[in-house]
Amino acid sequence: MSESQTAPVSDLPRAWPFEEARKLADHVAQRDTASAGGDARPALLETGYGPSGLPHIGTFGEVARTSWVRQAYTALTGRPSRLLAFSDDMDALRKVPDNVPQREMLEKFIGQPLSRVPDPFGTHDSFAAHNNARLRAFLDGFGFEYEFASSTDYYTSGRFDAALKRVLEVHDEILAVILPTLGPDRRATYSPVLPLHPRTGEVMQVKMDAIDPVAGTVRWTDPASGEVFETPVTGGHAKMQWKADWAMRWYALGVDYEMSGKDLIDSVRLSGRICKILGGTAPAGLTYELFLDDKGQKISKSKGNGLSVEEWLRYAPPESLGQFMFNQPQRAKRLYFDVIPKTADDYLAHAEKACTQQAQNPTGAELRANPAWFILKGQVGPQACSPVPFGMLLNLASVANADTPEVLWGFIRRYDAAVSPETHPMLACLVKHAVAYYADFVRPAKTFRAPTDMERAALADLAECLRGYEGDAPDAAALQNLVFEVGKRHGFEPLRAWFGCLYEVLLGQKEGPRFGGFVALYGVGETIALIDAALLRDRQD
RNA sequence: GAGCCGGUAGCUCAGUCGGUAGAGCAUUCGACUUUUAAUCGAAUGGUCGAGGGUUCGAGUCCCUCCCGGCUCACCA
Repeated sequence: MSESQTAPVSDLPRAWPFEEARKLADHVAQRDTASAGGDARPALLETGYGPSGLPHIGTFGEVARTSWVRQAYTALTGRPSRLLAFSDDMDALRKVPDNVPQREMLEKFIGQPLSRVPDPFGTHDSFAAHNNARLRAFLDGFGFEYEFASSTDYYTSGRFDAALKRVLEVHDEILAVILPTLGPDRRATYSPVLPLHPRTGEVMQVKMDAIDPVAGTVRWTDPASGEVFETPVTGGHAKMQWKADWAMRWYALGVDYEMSGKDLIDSVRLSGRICKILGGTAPAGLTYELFLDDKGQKISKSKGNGLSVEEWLRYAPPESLGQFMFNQPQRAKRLYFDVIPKTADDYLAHAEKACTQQAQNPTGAELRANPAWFILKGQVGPQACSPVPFGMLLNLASVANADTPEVLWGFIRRYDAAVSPETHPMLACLVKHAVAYYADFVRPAKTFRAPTDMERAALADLAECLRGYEGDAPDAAALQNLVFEVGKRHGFEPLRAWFGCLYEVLLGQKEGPRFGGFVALYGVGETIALIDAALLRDRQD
């Protein structure tokens, strides 16, 4: 019944999400046939999130990639599926993050479940609720389709109760699997079940004195007081420790697919074994590589190296970030500012091609192997394309010293009068980003030469002439003549040296646009300010 | 110690079912021009880390090795 036996391999689009969708389809088929009465639940894909911090670029990557597997699964099988974004908000607060207010208040709640820690921002019922809301807003901003799940809700509502009792039944087997992987000191206190302290609410990391699978309780001793407690594992009175928690969740919910970073390879293996002990089947999944910063170091939230989602989106549209995540998930990639332009143009090339492929065969393998088909969630079309590549816009911004989108648009219109922000929304978006990228990365790297005495006099003269010009409607040809006249008047020989001076002193580059046209678009007053600043800057040196 | 990934042009990288090695940038030359420029054309540049195997044919598949990077082994 497996699709892999019926569908010819050559029809499978050659894109990694389809390879993954195949694995997922096989997994679903297997659990359906393995179950006595059949198991026709929708395919369940899960992504995990730890709400001790804010969502970051890795969170985006995992949800985006999982969504693409889901999209491929739908295209491949036509069968229903769900994507569960699971927040482990019952996890204990281990240390106070350094980017939040009220840190001394939070200090008192170390060891408490995140869902019981007050919100330091004061906007939600708990710290976890705050971060969960941030996660949802973040995911919604990208238009992801998902169901949100709170670990605390699942535990307290009893949705995990049956699975938790099952854990007690096979408790010793689970221990036997986990203990050999731990160091001797950790082994002494390890328990897969973590009861919550009935009075303090703290997540207790102590050895269990006794397990009662029939009553569904554990007995343990409070190391602080010596007091002995008998705690039910059900109803949110206890939670599971990390790897066992993952396994229990896979088992309880019947997760069919979950991807994870390569740092979790051992955890996936171990959780899979525990899941099997419980009587379930570990989900299918993909191990992705981690991102590196500009120096090839692993990106971590605490170090703050690499690049945040916000930073990327300042310099390029979200589709380009999707393109980055789509490319070779199993390969380590540098995630830094300088990859943005190339990635953006990669996306644009794919989006362009997708339009053609859509027209030729809207359900063909070629279109479905196109990254843009995934990134655009199947909504391929000219609105997602741009007639001008991003790299060209950056060049243009640099040449024209474009510090506002309007300047850039002036040049673009001269290039093609039919193009406007209204007719080409993607281009409008790219223009804004190109200006930002230029301002932050290109312009600071420019070197502005100091003018010679002769040039200084000519520049002052030009500024004076422009002041006289102010008020009139800017005319490129008249301004060009004016610039030309000033150059001749000051005896530049050849005259091209005068223009070279303008570019090197005012724009910090060897070449530039036709200067009259530049002044008309850039603004007469703005150009005067540019000259004044250059003369002043030189005087201070 | 265990595991993952990589090594292709000066740089960053792509290379689909095994079929004459590609792109961008950089460099050089040319076209366009009141001076310059978004652009276009061309040239230069490779022992595909090394060795062996399979094959009519290997950057691509298999094995061994070398080099580099990362991850895990405390927590999640």
